[in-house]
Amino acid sequence: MTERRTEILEAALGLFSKKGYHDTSMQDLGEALGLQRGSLYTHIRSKEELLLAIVKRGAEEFLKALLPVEDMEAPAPERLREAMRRHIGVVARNLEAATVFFHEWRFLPETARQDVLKDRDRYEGVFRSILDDGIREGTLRPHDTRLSATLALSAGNWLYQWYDPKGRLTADEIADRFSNFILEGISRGREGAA
Amino acid sequence: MTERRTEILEAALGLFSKKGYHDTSMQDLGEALGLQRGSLYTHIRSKEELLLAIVKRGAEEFLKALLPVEDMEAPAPERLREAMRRHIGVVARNLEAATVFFHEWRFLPETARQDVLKDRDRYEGVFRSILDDGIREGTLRPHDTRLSATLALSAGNWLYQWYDPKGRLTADEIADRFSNFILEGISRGREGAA
DNA sequence: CCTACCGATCGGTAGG
DNA sequence: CCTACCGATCGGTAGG
Repeated sequence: MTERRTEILEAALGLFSKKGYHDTSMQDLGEALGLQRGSLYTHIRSKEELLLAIVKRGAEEFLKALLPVEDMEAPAPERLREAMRRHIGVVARNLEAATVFFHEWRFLPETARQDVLKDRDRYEGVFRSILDDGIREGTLRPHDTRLSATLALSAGNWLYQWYDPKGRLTADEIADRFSNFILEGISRGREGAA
Repeated sequence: MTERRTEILEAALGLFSKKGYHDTSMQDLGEALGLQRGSLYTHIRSKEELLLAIVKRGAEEFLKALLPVEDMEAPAPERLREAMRRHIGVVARNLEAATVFFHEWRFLPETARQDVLKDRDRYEGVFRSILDDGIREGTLRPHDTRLSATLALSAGNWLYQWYDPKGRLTADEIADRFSNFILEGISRGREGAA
């Protein structure tokens, strides 16, 4: 990967996240880099290839951050907290990539789309296995872990729509509070107990 | 609103949600209706106007469904459950509109964008006031209601990415389970109690 | 609702 | 001969 190619990918990431993939022209991208549109093709094959590279890198970031939690030796609640921190950390540190990832993955060519879906399933699987472990070890009450995993992921994913790096809470604080809500609930009284 | 205009809006909704706003051409839209591209402009002013109409209608649907819960006389946990049912119901019954709404509202002209943001704040406010009421009346434990409202809304919003009308759970069932998780938590033991 | 067309711009490629 | 880039233009399509 040449330096120029890296620059192009970074610029494309910024434009795709701000304007959307389809409304970003190669003209826009060239202007952002001080190049003529045609000159971009020395370094890339097509506009679609750029999207593909960005989305793939996004999927890798997510998995790379989460997978270590799978092997963590700790009670499930603690592992869930750690998974939430990592997941939300990736979104918060890569808001532009998250936006492109969540909005544009559907438009990838079929094989790449399938790859993304597989990664997504793998990712959800890590969350679900943590929660299933918790039920087995007795730290979590029996419940529909498909849906609690979805709740945890929804909270983290949706962050891309509202998180402000200069906001009142850090990404870790947000992750911890979400974890608290999901683990302990917000009700007063005995309902939270088994 | 003429019948033709309604047909155009419905077709646009379908195309915008499937291909995205910017990748949908007026040619696509004409073909979907068996019209020439130029003929559409007898009924609409611009492509952007179509987006505006779709997003505005989406915002109205959401508010219309939720506002009655504001005046409901019931304990906060019950009102939260009802709010979740309604919110998730709107998303589940309008998946295409939700997709367009969440992806494309950022691209509206500034005044319309501001209107959407105001509606969104109003909407979040309803959730937050329910939760604040709960703390005041003692049914919910004191906590950061800005963030618990965000958790509830995140779960409902993200539904547009994965909900399958033919899936194993109905929208109401999903809403109830999410409500359970948020209210009671998933931990076993005493953590859920005050 | 159509045909015909506008100024401009699309993604991608040519030769040098 | 290379990498990096140019001005110009390809065939088609954009919104109007």
